[in-house]
Amino acid sequence: MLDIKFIRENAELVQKAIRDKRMNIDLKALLLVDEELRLKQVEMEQLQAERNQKSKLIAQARPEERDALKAQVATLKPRLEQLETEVRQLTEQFEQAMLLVPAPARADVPIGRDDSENVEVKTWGTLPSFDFDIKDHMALGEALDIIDTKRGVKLAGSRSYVLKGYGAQLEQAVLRLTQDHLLRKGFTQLSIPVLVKEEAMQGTGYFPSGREQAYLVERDELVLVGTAEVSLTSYHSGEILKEEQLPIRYMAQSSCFRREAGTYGKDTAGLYRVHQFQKIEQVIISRADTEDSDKLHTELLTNAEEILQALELPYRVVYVCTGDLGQGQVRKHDIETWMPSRKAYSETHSCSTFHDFQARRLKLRYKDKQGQNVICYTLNNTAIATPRVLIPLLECHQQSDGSIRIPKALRPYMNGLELIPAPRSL
RNA sequence: GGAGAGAUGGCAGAGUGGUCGAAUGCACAUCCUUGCUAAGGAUGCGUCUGGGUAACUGGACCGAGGGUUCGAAUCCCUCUCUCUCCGCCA
Repeated sequence: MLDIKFIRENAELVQKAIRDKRMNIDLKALLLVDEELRLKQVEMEQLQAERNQKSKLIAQARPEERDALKAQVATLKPRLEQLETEVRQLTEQFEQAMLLVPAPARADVPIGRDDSENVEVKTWGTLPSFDFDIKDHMALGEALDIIDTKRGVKLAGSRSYVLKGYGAQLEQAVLRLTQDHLLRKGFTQLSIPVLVKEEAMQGTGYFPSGREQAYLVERDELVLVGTAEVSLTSYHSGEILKEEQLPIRYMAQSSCFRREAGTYGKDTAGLYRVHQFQKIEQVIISRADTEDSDKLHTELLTNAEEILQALELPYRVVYVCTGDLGQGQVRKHDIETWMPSRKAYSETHSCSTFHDFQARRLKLRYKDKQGQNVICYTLNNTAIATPRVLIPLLECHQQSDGSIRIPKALRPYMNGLELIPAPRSL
């Protein structure tokens, strides 16, 4: 959420953000509501002041004078009640509209329609070349009996899967490597709820606009998170932190749930787009300082890159254009890892800077050295998401006989295993 | 699932219709005093928000929402959460 004062003073900039992010929001209507609300509020408060003042007189008055005074105050009531109702309605309208206003992107973010206009800023590693016909991760997974989508679908419907044997071990290995990496970097690990209140979804910016993407547990008014970011960023909501505490680095592993509404027919095969997956997320809560925030953004990005490097997976980093930016995101870098079967780099990580957009919604603040309460800045990035990362891992490290080489860094987490052995049938 | 108790400022804890944004203690901040392993004193110290260059000043907030009243932390209704005991389950 933006500061209404900022919106009033920078209406053109916000209008541009709406355009650049390809959103459909009536900013003028919001500003009109804001203006009317303030007018009514002033009138209401003046009446309240009068009432409060006169009510105090009643308390001091002699008993025989009281009735006359009461009658006098009572005349204020109809107008006051009317105003209170109007203010309540306008406030609700105002708040709903405010939740939809996007944060303007940083000035250097490329303007663009969608992910096709993201700008490559870096590549790492050499693309693997094979002197045999490669298999995709599904063919490999089936042959090795480590990915079972058939029974996954039987159990849980489309976009479901089961990892089995070495497949499940590989997933755990990747997660544990990542966990250790972040712990070494000074992150505090949290084990968090994945079933959360709507407030947390709204606070992090996933609601109301992304509601269709979430699984709702309606009977209990809870929501399954699509990422641990929701719980981590909301963890200190409503609190006033001390400036010395910042920045706070948190990480958590969680199951993530996404309905993938609107993606019917897209990436249906394989492990790329699934309803439930595991992810380790990094979140940083920082001071309201753009320079700090930029440094931390780089830090988050670097952590993720180091993990991919340990996994010996070629990747590139793209600077995400305005049209592919989320409502609250000020800037975002995606890391796309090379997926041989797709003959393309595909998104595996997403590193976002929010400035105070989430923190304002979450009432997440700190007291600065002057004793002022300041809204924090927040950032986050994927550290690893599986099973998606298993796609490049299996495909890039496949051998001609159908076996899979385990990258060195992963072997300690696979009980020293160097190779997922080729299936006997080959 | 059953029975009961409760929710007040960073914490503890008073307040049951008016002068209460809220006693008191602790914590914290600044200053003073004293000097030795710590004490004493003074002042300040919640959040959001409107107006004003400022001094200052209006409004709201005592778990949340609604109601009664000239006036609500205090009375009434609904909800949420916490704690204790019993039951059930992991």
